This record gives sequence, C-alpha cells and structure tokens, in this order.
Amino acid sequence: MPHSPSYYRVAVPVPLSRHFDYLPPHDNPPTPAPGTRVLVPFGRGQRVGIFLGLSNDSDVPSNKLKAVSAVLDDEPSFDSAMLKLLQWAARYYVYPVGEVLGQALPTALREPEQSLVRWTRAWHFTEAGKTAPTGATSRAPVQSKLRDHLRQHGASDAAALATCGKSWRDALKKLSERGWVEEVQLPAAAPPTSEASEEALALNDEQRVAVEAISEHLGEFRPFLLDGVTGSGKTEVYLQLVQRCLDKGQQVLVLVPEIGLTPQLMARFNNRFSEPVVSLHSGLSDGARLQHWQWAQRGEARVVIGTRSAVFTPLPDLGLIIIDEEHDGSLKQQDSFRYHGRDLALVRARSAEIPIVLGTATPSLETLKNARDGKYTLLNLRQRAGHASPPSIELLDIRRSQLHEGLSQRLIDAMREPLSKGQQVLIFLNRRGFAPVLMCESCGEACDCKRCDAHMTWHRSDGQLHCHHCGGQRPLPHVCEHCGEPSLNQVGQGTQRIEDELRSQFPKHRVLRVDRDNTQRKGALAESLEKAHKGEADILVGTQMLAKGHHFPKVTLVGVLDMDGGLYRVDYRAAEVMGQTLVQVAGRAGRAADKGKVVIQTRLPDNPLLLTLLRGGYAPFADALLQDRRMSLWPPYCRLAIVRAESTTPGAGLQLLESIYGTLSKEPELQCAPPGPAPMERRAGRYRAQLMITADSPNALINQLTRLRHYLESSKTTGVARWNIEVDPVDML
DNA sequence: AGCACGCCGACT
DNA sequence: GTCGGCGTGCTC
Repeated sequence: MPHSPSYYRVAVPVPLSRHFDYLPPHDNPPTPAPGTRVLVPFGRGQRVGIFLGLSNDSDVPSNKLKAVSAVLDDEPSFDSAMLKLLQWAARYYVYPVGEVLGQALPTALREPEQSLVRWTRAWHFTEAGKTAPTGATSRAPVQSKLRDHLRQHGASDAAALATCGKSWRDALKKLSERGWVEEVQLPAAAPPTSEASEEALALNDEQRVAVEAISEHLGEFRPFLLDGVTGSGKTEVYLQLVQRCLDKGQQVLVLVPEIGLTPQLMARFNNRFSEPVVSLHSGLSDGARLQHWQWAQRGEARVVIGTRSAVFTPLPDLGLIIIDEEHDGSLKQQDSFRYHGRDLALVRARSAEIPIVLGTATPSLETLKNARDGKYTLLNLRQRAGHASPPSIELLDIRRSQLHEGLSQRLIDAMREPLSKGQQVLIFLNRRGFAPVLMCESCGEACDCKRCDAHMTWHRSDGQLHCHHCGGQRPLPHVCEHCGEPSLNQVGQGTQRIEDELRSQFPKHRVLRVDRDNTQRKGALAESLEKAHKGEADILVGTQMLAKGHHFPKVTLVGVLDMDGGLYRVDYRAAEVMGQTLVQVAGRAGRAADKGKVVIQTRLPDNPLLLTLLRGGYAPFADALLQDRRMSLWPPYCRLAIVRAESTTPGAGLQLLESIYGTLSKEPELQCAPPGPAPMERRAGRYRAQLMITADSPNALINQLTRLRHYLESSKTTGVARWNIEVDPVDML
C-alpha cells in the first residue's frame, strides 16, 4: 500500500487560535483516536497537546515540520462528541482551541508524566509483617489500627487506610521502615459506593408533574426550567429523576454553582442511591480529581456532582444534565476561557440528545426569555414542602431613621420577639470588613488603595486596611495621608461592625458571623454552618455566602441591611442580581412551622422595581426587567461581547481599543459604543479600558470577533497592553 | 503565554 | 572587555 502523506493535526495549549501540524512519530505507531494526548516538540521544549486527527496537507512546508514525540495514552481523553463540543466552545467564545482543550483536561493530565490510571497504590504485609507480634505496636495506636486493617482487608489503598487515623501516613512509614508493610500496585479501585439509607419521599402534585414531564423525554433533547421557590423540594425532583436514569442504566451530571454546595448534595445523593456518586471540583487534589474523572469516563461513577468545569466530564452513558441554581453567576468563568457552564451544558445536552433541567427559584433573564418563547418547558413548583407559608416581606424606610451602626431601631426591636422564643435571626449585608471607608474629618479625603481607584476597607480583626479589589493590605495610618491630621474616622458598616453592634445590642445572645474572612480555612464554612444548624448561635450575620442554598430551619426573621446599591449601579445586570439575591435571602426565613418575616432596610421605599418584587414576587419583577432589556436592546435581546485592554501606563489600553473601534464600527452587522475606561479604571495597578459590541446574530458577532482575535494575535501589541475578549459577559467589571 | 535573540548601560 | 536590561518575533 502506498504511503499517503498524512500529518498529525494537534491542538497545543498556547494562546494562539490555530492548530499545529506534525509528522507522525518516528516509531510509526497505529494512528491514535482523535482526542488522544500526544507529546509534541514546541519551540524549545515539549508540550502535551491533543491529537485532533490526520490531515493530508499542511500550510507549513513539510521540511519545517517536526515529528510528534510520543502518543501518551492508548485511549482518547475526549471522545468525538466532547471534542466537537470543545471545538464549538473555542469558536463560540473566541478562545484558542489548544487552551480550551487543555482546560477541559483534569490538571494531572496536563503533565506528560501522568498517564491514565489503571493501577492504584496500595500497601500490604510483608512476610515479616504477617508474623510480627501483635503487641509490638501496642504503644502506637494508629500503627495498630493499620495492622488490624491490613489483617482484615488485605492490601488497601490510601482511601481505605486513611480511616485508621489522621497520622496514618506517618504510621504507615514507620511500619514500612520496620519492613512489615510494602507498597503494591492494585488494579484501579472502583469508586466508593454507599448503602442507600433513605427512601424516596412522597411527591406533591407539582413535583410529580415535573418528574413525569421530564422522564417522558429521556432520550431526547429538551430543556426544562424547573422554577421552584426555596423549600419547594427541587432536590427531591432531582433525586427521583436521577433514580429513573440510574434504572435505565444512564449516568447523570449535576452542576452546582459553588464548591460549598457539593457536600450537602453529595450526602443526599449518597443516602438515596446505592450506586457510585462522585464529586468533581477544585477542592479536590489533582490525583483525586483525575481518579473521579476516570471513574466517570469508564462509566464506573454513575452520578457526577460538580462545579462548572465538571461540564467537561466524559460520561459515556450520559442520560440527563441538571443545573442547580442556573441563575448563579459563578457558573460563568471570569478569567482566561470565559465559558458559561450552563450554556455549554445546554449545547452538550443537545448533541447528546438528552434532557437538561435548569433549576432555580430566580431564573436568569436569558433562561426566562427562552421559557417565555417556548424554547424551554416551564415547570413550576409553588408549594412549599410541609405547608410552610411564604415569608412576609416588609420595606423599612430608613431615610429619617437614626441608625445604630447601620441597624435601624425598628429592625432591632423586630429581632427581640423571635430571639425570645429561641428562634434564629439572619442579618444579611453584602459587605465584608469593619468599615468600608476611612475618612479624614479635617480634609474629607479617604484612605485609598495605591493600586486601585477604590477606598480601602478597615478590617478590625487584623488591624489592617484591605483592598477588596486587588487583595492589597497595609497598616492603618495614624494620621491622614493627605493633611496629616490625626482625624481618621470609620465610615459605613461591614459585617464585622454589624457583628460588634449586634453583640452590644443583644449581649445575652450568641452572634455568628459568616463571610469570606472567617471561612478561609478548609472546613471552616462547614463548621460555622453546623453551629448555626445546631442552634449554637442565635443571630447569624453574613454576606451572600449565607444566602446560597443553605437551609436554616430555625431562622424566622431575615434582616437585609443594604440592597439599594443594586438599584443604582450602571451594570445592566445589577437589578437582576439584586432581585435574585433578595429572593434567595428571603428564602432562608420560615421554612418549618413558623411563618418567616423579611425586613429590608432601604432609602428607596418607592422604587417601582423594588415594589414590584415585593408585591408580585420574582416573576413580575423579572418580566419588568425583561421589558426594560427589550426596550434598551440589552441581552437577551442582543448578543453582547466586551473587548478589554489594560496597561500599566494610562491610555495605552484605551488607545488599542480606539484603533479596533475604528475598524469594527464600520461593520454593518455590529453595533459598537466608543471605548471608554472600565467602571473602575485602575485596578491592581493597571489602567483598564473596554469596548462593548452588540449584534443581532450570534454568528455575525463570532465571525467578527474571530477576525479581531487573529488581528490582535498577529499584531505586536504585547508589552503595550494586555487584552481579552469576552462573549456573553455576566458582569462589566 | 513562554522563550529566545538582539542591541545598549554599569560592573569584575 | 562582559552581564543583563526588556523590545520584537516565533512557536508546526
């Protein structure tokens, strides 16, 4: 057979929107399947790339081509459907294919040394270990436990041995030093499976309708919006749908917005199903992540619960995708490859011909529009489980009230009754720190961040000024940096200050603050939530961390301190986000027998949007916002993209965007606004500018942006300004 | 993005 | 005389 000249087309993880061609490896192995990892020479070094397929020609003369160094695996990391999805995503988000594929790979597989795992490290007794006297480790409890474990179970892997105690690794080392245990390779472990201990709950009518409606369409593409108020039992609907899929031998992918929501969902799934459920999120070690990913890929894990990047998990028998809290902005990646987990999941569901369920109490406007247009099937869950009634909501006009460190007297009074009955109160304020501004009383200047156009927040816990935008810190100055007077005054309130004030207002009650500052440590959030659940705190103060998904059955009063910001901001999504947060926070109140109450402090008690939200609920509020968007032609009534440029010298970014604007504004399919400084122009020492582009058709937008990207990649803008392109931005920062 | 090569200032 | 500053150019 004549040797046909074929080249290996490879995606290399570099910020260039093209693939690279290579000669076949010198040892001429059988052609790998597309999606297989290959090692290729690139520039001076070697890179792990993804083999895309063979090609008969190349733009590069063949004497300039290098050969693939090695085919790294004998099976592909991406099947053809996943490869297609990722290539689609690279085009849609105007991001280099190689980088997209690289990011979709578990971190461990980005290294050439790591191969797909077929073996797992384990330990067993040596001959000497088997006969060693039991009493020899009587003074080392963990060593004894390890020996007991090995005696009972034989060779065991790390996960199994870890049950013997925290210092199991040290103890194991001691045993191996004595020559009693040694490492062995076991066939790769199967994912852990728990014994189901919980029966399916009885469904109410709406839940039953939802489960039936979705089940009817297993095996075909159909998106469902499961619009369920907090406490309406969305999770039970998910669980019963998952059961149906498992019964049919299908796998299920569940996407949640943040890592904090995986443990509780994992626990519920594990209690319900006797089949392997695995999690996939950034909190796992690279090794664990690879393990879980491979369990999914081999079909051994039947349910995967993960954050947005889990949308790339290979699942050969995928039968259903569930997106929980579909409105949540964390589903959109905010740097490098700026994809939306929900939107890619929709594309994936379409190509896999399976249903996808978008669950939320507060649908995003895009999803709501799709439901209104009949593209998504709307399923409502309006009844609260256990006949809990919805909370009453009250606006508290604080324009003329005297505030106690941000708390109005009426809110303080309202807290007394539930607290006296042993119920909990939740105070919500989306601002960390003690005081957001430190202002000089003699000259009126504030302490500003040196690298950002922002005030610094005074954190009393560590006595430092923090910048919430660049993470910078510095000690509190003793005198004003502008006029030298020692008259710095703390203005405004953050959660730390509210915590203090609540302690002094309610000295007999226990106050628990939950925000990013005191939940940094691993497991700290879980501990705090546990405390709250056990009733070891009476008053909970916190930021949006407290608003997301966690259930506090004993909370009957929620106080919202400052929501007005969401009604002032220029960001076109600010009002939508405010409404969603408000409804989510309100959902924390009165879940059990007691009717809940929500008190919102505001200086805008007549704001029509706010009133619509309070009187009519989220649906008419969202419809009003949709009307606004339609009139002003914002998404979802147009396709939006942002081109950003930043530079260390003022003006360079803006200049780059102006030259782009000159060309793009001539394109008839696009509407461009002249570029301008970003909402906070200087951030982390860089001057930032942005250019907004809208179009009616997504294809027109993508085509133009692709041209733009090619131009930017080839022009020598490096060093002058850094730039990026974001399609479907979720916020303007 | 890396990481070279490539021409102009302060050091053993 | 070199070491090294980061300006521009390439990666199959």
